[in-house]
Amino acid sequence: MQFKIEKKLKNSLGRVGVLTTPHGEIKTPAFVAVGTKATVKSLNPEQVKDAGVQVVLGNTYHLYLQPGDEIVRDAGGIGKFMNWSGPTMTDSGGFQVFSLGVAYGKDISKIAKITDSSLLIPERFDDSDAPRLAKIGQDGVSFKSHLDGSIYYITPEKSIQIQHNLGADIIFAFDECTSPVEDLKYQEEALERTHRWAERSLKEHQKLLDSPLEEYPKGEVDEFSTPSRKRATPQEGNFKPALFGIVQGGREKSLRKQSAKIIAEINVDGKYFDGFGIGGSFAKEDMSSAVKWVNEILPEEKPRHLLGIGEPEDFFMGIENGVDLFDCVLPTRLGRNGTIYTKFGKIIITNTKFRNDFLPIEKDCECYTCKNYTKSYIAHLFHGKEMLAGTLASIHNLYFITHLVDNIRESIINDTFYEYKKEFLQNYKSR
RNA sequence: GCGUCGGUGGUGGAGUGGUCUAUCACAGGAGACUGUAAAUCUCCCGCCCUCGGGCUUCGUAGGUUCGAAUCCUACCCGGCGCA
Repeated sequence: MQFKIEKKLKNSLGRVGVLTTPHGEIKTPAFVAVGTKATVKSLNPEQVKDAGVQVVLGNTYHLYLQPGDEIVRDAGGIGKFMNWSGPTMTDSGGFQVFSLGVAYGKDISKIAKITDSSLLIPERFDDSDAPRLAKIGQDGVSFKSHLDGSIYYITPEKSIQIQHNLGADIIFAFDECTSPVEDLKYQEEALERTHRWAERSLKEHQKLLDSPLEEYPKGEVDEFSTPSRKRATPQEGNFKPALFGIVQGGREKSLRKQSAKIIAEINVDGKYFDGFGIGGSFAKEDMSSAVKWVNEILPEEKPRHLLGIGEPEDFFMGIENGVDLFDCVLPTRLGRNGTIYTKFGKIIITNTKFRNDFLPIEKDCECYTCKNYTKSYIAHLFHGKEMLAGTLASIHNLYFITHLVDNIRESIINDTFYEYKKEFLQNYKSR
């Protein structure tokens, strides 16, 4: 993997670049489509590509449970398995530590509302008895499968082994995404754990890269790993995934900066992370400062991925503050649930007023959905619970988001970033 | 015509003397969703409302009762059976 910065946004951390992977180039900043279970929900790869997507992100936890990382490996890696010829990434399962752990069954998610009363509780209330599917252990996390209840223990080493089997171009260190509900003491404790796990992830990664391609080093697999005969089969040989470390630290400036420094400096025999993820569950108001603190410290020449973000306004914020990659479930999840992006804000297509609206979602949008279907028809598909509804809405939403990020990229190249930002946000928030 | 069963909110269908504006589902309305436990979830869904409550409802009209969607009578409507 190689990253080249082509242009910088003046007086900011922003930049335009090209990330070269074994499966092609990614022009950054870029939006990464989420394909958790080796599919971008409701879309085939051709539709994903036509929506402007350059790279797809799968998930370690989900693919480990189903169909199993060895099957993906034997299929030729995640890209070949899902018939996606472009670049791929896999997330480490660190987010599931959060979403299936403290956030399980609760109204806590990636973005916390500042009005959450829980955030005002000063001390960490003990709810360790609350039902959850992920529990943090000594050196890893035990997961209770949401599919069948079976128990799995995932360590940083295990996550990396799985990801090598999944065979994406870019993989992530195993981390702990913390809840903003946690107090400072817990954030510190979790951060230290994430740093330890980062080092172990990198170490395992290097070990796998250095080991003979055909089999795992005998006797050195940990008790939780599945010893296998061969490594991920690269689609075109020369399989060398890049590993990104993940910065955490909650909403604390000191922790964020400390984390950025430590993650940037972690190395195993002089080998560092190839890029960085910025993780965590934020209050929206805290996000830009957190990103800025971190990116001021991370080495400029390596790519940075803001994990799980975001909404249209988040891209301007992130890119201005030095983020190169974003991924988010929103375009596809919102699409499937009937919410559609437009440059004048989101609309809920099932609303009564669209039942007889015979215009496309956006008259000047070049996506397949807008070129061929009316709001009335899409509303009809949703009301009728037809599968095509989620597909058409996802196509538009993905197109909208990828092109928004592309436009921001162009605006940096053309030195019109701030004008474009102002114009877009004015329209987007006008409704 | 006689007999019989039944008529409940937009629909289907519970309820068969008080806890009934009436379970539940569907339809309808609005909203949420940020490294996907998610084609999911939440709320509303008689009228009025100062959101605490007020008022009117279970084919229609009477009646019994402290109290009726629930019991009685008549009528109207529908299904079925017999003429």
